[in-house]
Amino acid sequence: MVARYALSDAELDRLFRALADATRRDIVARVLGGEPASVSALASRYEMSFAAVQKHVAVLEEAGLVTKQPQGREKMVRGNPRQLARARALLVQLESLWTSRFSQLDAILAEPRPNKE
Amino acid sequence: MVARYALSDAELDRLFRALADATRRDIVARVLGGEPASVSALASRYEMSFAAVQKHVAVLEEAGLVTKQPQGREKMVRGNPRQLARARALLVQLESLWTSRFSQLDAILAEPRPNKE
DNA sequence: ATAACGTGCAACCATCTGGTTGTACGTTAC
DNA sequence: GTAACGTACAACCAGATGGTTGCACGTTAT
Repeated sequence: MVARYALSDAELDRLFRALADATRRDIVARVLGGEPASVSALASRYEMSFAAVQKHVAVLEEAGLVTKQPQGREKMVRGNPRQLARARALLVQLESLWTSRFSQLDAILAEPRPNKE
Repeated sequence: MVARYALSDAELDRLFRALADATRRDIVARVLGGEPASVSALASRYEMSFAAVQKHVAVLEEAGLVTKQPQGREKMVRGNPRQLARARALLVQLESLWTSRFSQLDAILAEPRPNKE
């Protein structure tokens, strides 16, 4: 069971786009590694306005990398490792194109020379 | 030997940004999976101008995902799986934050209940 | 030599992005 | 009830992005 959840092009765009910002990667790391944090608690950590952090969280949420759930007057942000795994799956898939290319070449040449890196 | 090649924030930005476009992901897949291809050969595959594809290749090259080398009057584009592996490494690293959080929690609770997914 | 090909680059354009400030509104604390 | 807090959202701005066309220039083919 390799969790073959194919994401659409648009979803992948959003996913990688969301990861293409240091602040957002930091937020993901924070909410994955620690307790879920409120948006304002996150905002206090960065040298930018609350609204800016709020936008970053929104981008992460749209990409499915975090979820928000209301708790009293705050919204707790928690990480979603599943979506991270999907991004990783795509990279592994791309890498496999490369490796399979070699195994194919090896098969054609039929020369059992152990290709040591 | 886990190839600990730490990329800077800016490099990671470029890397994930480059992957956040369907055309570029397709180009990467093409040059990783098949023969190296010239820029114009790539361009002929997409419904956009040559210059647009050229720009995409430039973005991929700046991100280190592909390399170009002159061959006669064309430039052959080939994939660089190493950089892809670096992107994957970061995702794995982020995911490990999540899992380590649980192992830590398990350690604190000291309740050996096998957490089956 | 000249034409055709492959590439690079600049200028231009519409849209998106990442930041700001300000305002509004529900929730909690006093 | 009122003040403070946490969030949402709109308007605005500078700069990046993704596309276009046009032109220049080196290489290959005829």
